[in-house]
Amino acid sequence: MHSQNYASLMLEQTHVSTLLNKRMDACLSIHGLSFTEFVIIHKLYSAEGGSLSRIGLADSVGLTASGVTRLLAPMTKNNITLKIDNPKDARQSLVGLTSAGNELYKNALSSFEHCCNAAFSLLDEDEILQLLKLLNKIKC
Amino acid sequence: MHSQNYASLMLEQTHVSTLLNKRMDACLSIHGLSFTEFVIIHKLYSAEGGSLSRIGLADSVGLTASGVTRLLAPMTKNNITLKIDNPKDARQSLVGLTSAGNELYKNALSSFEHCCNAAFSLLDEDEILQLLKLLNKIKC
DNA sequence: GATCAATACTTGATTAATCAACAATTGATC
DNA sequence: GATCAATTGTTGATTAATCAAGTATTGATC
Repeated sequence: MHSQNYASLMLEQTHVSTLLNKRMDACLSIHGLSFTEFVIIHKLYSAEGGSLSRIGLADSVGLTASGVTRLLAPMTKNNITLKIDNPKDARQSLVGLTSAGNELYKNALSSFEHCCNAAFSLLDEDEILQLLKLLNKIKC
Repeated sequence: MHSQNYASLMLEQTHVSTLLNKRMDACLSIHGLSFTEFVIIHKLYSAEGGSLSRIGLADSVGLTASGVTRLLAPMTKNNITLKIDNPKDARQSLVGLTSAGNELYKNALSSFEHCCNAAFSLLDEDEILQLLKLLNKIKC
């Protein structure tokens, strides 16, 4: 009976998400980062101990292991991320930020926050919290 | 001061969106459609007069003209969409659904609605409306 | 201690989308 | 009516991601 609403919600959601993604890509491009790359370094920066396994990273970002491998290759070459072998398990290697990566993150974060502020400027603080709560509820 | 909230909202939003997209793709795959293709035929079905220009379609879906060309090529070959020359403007051609496309849409819509219901099942009707309102506000 | 399933990746092939450059057509201006 | 900018596409080259298959390593079982 309310299928209509659920469906339009989904369509609306994708539309908004597409727009937001483009805005974020545009805003982060001055740092030479795509939005996905920013999310990667954000997760690394915020991680307990400053590093994550590639699988852990993939899960937390919503990519496949393969996607992570491909994204990290150029970032590691550019000295933003680094690979740390795990002595207890030779299969696994941890990924962390270099100090250049840390710097980059802090600069990019500032742009990112400005961009988010602009993107959500029409929502007041109450609405932001509402939206956060609703999004979290969907994930469960 | 509230930058933090805006930024986490953005990150949360992407995460949810990624998850939802995958669910939709999975649910529509039994009809041989990707979520994007479904959105295309949805827009065509809902369009005034049952047809749209390629540019109009691109805008409404959030793709580029090029993306639309590439998506429609196989769909037209598979007799789902069709191309209607515009006698008043030879640059433009309109895109519409074939009757097979109409059938496909109706079937796929049913799956789509089920999938949306499931995806948003943890939200009550009030929350759905709230969320719709908030998303619309972001787009402005 | 050998075997075997499971885990953590990496790599080749493919797909979906982009952008930049192009072609065709239109409509406004001189 | 010629010219020229703007509009509507299409196409070749590239990018970001996927999946399926392969490799290396681990840990459990016999």
